[in-house]
Amino acid sequence: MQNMVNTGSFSKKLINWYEQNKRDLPWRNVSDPYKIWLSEIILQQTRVNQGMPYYHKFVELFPTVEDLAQADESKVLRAWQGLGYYSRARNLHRCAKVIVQNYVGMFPKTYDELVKLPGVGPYTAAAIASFAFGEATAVVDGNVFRALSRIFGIEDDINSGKGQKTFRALANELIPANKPAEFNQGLMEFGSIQCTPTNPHCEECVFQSECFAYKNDLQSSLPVKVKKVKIKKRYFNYLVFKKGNALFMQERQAKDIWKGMYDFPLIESQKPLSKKELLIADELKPFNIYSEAVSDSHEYKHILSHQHLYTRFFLVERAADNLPLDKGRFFSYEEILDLPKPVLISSYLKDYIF
DNA sequence: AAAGCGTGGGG
DNA sequence: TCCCCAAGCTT
Repeated sequence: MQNMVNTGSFSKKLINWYEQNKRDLPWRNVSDPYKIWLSEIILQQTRVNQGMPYYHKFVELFPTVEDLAQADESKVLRAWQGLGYYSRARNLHRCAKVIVQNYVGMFPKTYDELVKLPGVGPYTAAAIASFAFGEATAVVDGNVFRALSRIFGIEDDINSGKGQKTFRALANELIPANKPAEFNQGLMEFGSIQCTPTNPHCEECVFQSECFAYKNDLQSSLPVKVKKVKIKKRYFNYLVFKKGNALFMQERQAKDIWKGMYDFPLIESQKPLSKKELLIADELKPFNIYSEAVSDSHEYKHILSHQHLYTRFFLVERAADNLPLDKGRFFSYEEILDLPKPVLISSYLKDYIF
């Protein structure tokens, strides 16, 4: 495989392309491992434009790893609100505590140590080790899969363990010992803005002459990924108990979506329920709700990567003082603004409450 | 090892 | 509208 392109010339060509085409991003040209780590966690499965404002917000709210470690988890989640994959924020916070408590506030310098940290997997460990400490370990992310699979004609499934090993081995063959950071940044940047998923810019590509995909017109079928996410439909019926200017909210704790975020008491059903149908549901009996005190929202369709949530909110204005619920409490509107909430909940609040 | 975990943007 | 995706990690 490596015979198709000389490894030394590949990295030189790539780094040369990178120096001429790189974007000016705020987490480049910083040497603080904390900021590099922060940017890498934010950018997991996230576009640069979407992550950018969060990076600035986190640097401002938590200038050092100590500041982050000392914060309440809910404050961290609140800052992360809207970015999705909230386990990243919980692990970010856990990791900050580990760095402060076990590493006297200094990030470890090697891939092998970094990869043990919560929320830091093979990609992020390689990124920090190379960007912050100059270690020659190759990053392998979605951009790298795409660029290498096309140029070298690798048809392994990138979602399989075997495929990941193949790509990691190749990238580690190609990475030069003297400029590991530039190589890693360059390969990702190349995949991101040159060798794009659709309509790659092959006519002006420095690897055109040796690119397997270009020669065989296989850009659209590389990289190979087998997995298909099956979409699950779920029907959410939220009970929004209102007492003055306060709503009953609770933290999601189940092993499910939005763990750690706040929402309302939820009745999930197998089909969408009208107000009439909801009121006769068994789960509602303990609440002793009067029909005329309930107003229902329109149906929200909230799209997650793997679930479609068909959701209706039922505002209950005359809630009993003692709700038969073991978690949660009434929060004033002011408090609610500060709670970490899924986008769906924020949308409802904006549409019907605030 | 495969499934689960968000959100918003683009073709 | 629908599908694919975007600098992955955890269990």
